[in-house]
Amino acid sequence: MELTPRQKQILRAIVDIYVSTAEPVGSKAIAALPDVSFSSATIRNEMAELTQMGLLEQPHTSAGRVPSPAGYRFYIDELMQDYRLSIDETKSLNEALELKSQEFDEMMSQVGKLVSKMTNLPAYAMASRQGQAVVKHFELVQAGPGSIILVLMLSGDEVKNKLIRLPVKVSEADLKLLSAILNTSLTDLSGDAITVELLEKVTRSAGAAAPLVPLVMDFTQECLRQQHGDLHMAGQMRLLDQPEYRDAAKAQEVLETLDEEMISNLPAVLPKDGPVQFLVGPENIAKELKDTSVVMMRFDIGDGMQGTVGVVGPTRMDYAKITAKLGYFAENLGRMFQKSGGEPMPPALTEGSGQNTK
Amino acid sequence: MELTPRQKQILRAIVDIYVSTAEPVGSKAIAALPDVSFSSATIRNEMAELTQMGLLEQPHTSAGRVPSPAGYRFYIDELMQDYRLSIDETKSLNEALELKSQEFDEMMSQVGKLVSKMTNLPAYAMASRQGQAVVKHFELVQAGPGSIILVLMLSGDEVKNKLIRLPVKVSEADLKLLSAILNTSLTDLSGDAITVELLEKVTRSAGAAAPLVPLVMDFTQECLRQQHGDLHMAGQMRLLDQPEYRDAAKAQEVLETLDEEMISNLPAVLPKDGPVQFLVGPENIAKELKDTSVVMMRFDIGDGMQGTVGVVGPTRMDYAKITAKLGYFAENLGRMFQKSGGEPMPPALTEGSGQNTK
DNA sequence: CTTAGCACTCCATATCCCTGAGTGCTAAAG
DNA sequence: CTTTAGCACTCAGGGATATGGAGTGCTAAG
Repeated sequence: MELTPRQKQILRAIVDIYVSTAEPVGSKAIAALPDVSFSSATIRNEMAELTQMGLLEQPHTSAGRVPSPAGYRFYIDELMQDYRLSIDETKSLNEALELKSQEFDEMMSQVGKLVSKMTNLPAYAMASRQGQAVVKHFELVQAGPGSIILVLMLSGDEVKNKLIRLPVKVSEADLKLLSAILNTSLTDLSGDAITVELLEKVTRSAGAAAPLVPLVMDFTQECLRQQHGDLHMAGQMRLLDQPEYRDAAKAQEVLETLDEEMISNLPAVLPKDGPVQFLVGPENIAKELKDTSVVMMRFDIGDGMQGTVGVVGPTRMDYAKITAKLGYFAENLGRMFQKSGGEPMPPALTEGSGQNTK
Repeated sequence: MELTPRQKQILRAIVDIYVSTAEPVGSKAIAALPDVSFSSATIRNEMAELTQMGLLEQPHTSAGRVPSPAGYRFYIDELMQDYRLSIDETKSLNEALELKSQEFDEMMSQVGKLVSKMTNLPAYAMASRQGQAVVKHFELVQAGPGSIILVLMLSGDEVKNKLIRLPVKVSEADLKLLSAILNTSLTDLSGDAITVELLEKVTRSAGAAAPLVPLVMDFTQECLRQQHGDLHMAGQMRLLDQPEYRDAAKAQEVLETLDEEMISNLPAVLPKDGPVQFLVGPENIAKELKDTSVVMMRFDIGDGMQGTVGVVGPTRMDYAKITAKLGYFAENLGRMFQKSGGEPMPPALTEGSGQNTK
């Protein structure tokens, strides 16, 4: 798609104006801009052409123009200029960036809230493992007469635990033995590397504790498999601030879809090429989100983990500003996690976290 | 407040009708009810009286009547009849009651979602300890060159963990020693019972690991202190289904207040007298919630833990039905937790859960 | 004490009109 | 050939005005 410089200028102006006013943009409004030196008639001609090309749309004949999804896409890919955060903005971002919690999962959830607050849009945060996790250490602790707690320490200082009911009577000594065997044979192995043969060998040498092996390993494999932590969504109701969602029914549809689709589909659309990714309107999988856009950005947590934060809003969102803010977060979040951890701490993927269940 | 039987009948009818129609109720509508044998004029007289008493309100002169907050309160306290869940309702409740997760925190969050879905209103779930928690077992595990992971097993099979940076070099043997000392001296003690003198004694005998003691105990005390788990809120946008919140601005105000106030104030208003508690409109602390009601119900998790589920909606909510549904949940949730745990598992209060930080 | 009847109130809805912003096209000017 | 001024036309949105209907309170009769 080839645009003349003037057409680009006009398209950019329309997006910029529309983004902040939410009103269709007329030719006059553009002609009035300081760095526009041609008349509204000329602009009308150009706008007609841009409409022809599918970059603009017209709500109705006598209204101004609005960017089409393709228009936004073009804007994002080629026209968007780096937004410079103002001093004020930077300041409040910095203030917000003090994470209060010390617990990883909670921190992620705070990140979601924070991003939502700073963008005034619904936002989410999620952690993912970057590579394969391995068990660093197994620990079996007697919890009560008929139960033990299995504690797994994974690479990246992740800790998972689970309460296990003993199917048979197992002595303290047997537990010690099993513990030792697990730690010698099965640490530092990825889930796939733990083969059936290996497990058989372990089971054979486990003696009286043998019935425990499958219970332990089921949980272990589950922990190793889990690539993504919980998705922490926040500030959904901020969507209602947007004029396009002043109608509660509309907002509700979108929010409901978010709740359902997002959570399941999100890992599939995580930014791949670059650190940032845009899903503009109809580029979303769910048709209910055809007027909704998502901007997501990766950030580094360290220790083989990465995070993703994202913002959800109407197609008419300020991509430049949002991107700038997310970028700022991405740059600084890593440090935050670092700071409160002394060194980067691994994330969410909490399995038996805090509680043990089944 | 003394009402004649007829007045009670009328008040109940008004609440019942208004709850389901959201339209002011006129005298005719009541006269048309099958078990009403007096005329609309009589009803008008009674309504005038009830209005006098502050139990009813009139949106404007030529409209029907609407229950006042006091009217709802009276209804709840004296008029409400047990709502019998229909077969269909019971069936879908049962289907929903299959909790999928095995992780405690996640289960609580699922409970919130579930209750929200079944009532079609925003809902929350929270776990609380019933008594004082104590440490059952301390475990110190080497995590890396300069760090260890502290694992606490608390009463109720709660497990917490935290990564600790070592301020000094500590040998494996020293760790073992400290571990042994902690387990002999500080287990089965409530937070208050762990006195300064006791700690001094422990520190003195800890040898090279002495600098670790405060780090360990800070975290321990924090875990012991925590009485309430995370508040899991869900389905906020379902509030938009209610006609009184068709205006997005109004809905937003309420949802925002919920997010802020709720979370901090909720523990203070947990049901005390009975298992169920109603906060009707202005009975809420926050003035933004003056047209919003909350119904909350306690349920049993076992193991010294209890849960609370609550539902948020307009004052005009179907208290009878909601109460019935919550009651059904309360009855069955305990069993659910049991079932998936083999025996009740302790809750949320995740501190170092899954991840270690700080 | 209850009820039929009636005058009155007032919200909700529909209708109409009108204004103003914006367009596309044409024709003249550069 | 491109730009611009001018003009007729379109249409959404807002305000004013009617109209219908539901509901009330009061009075007077049963």
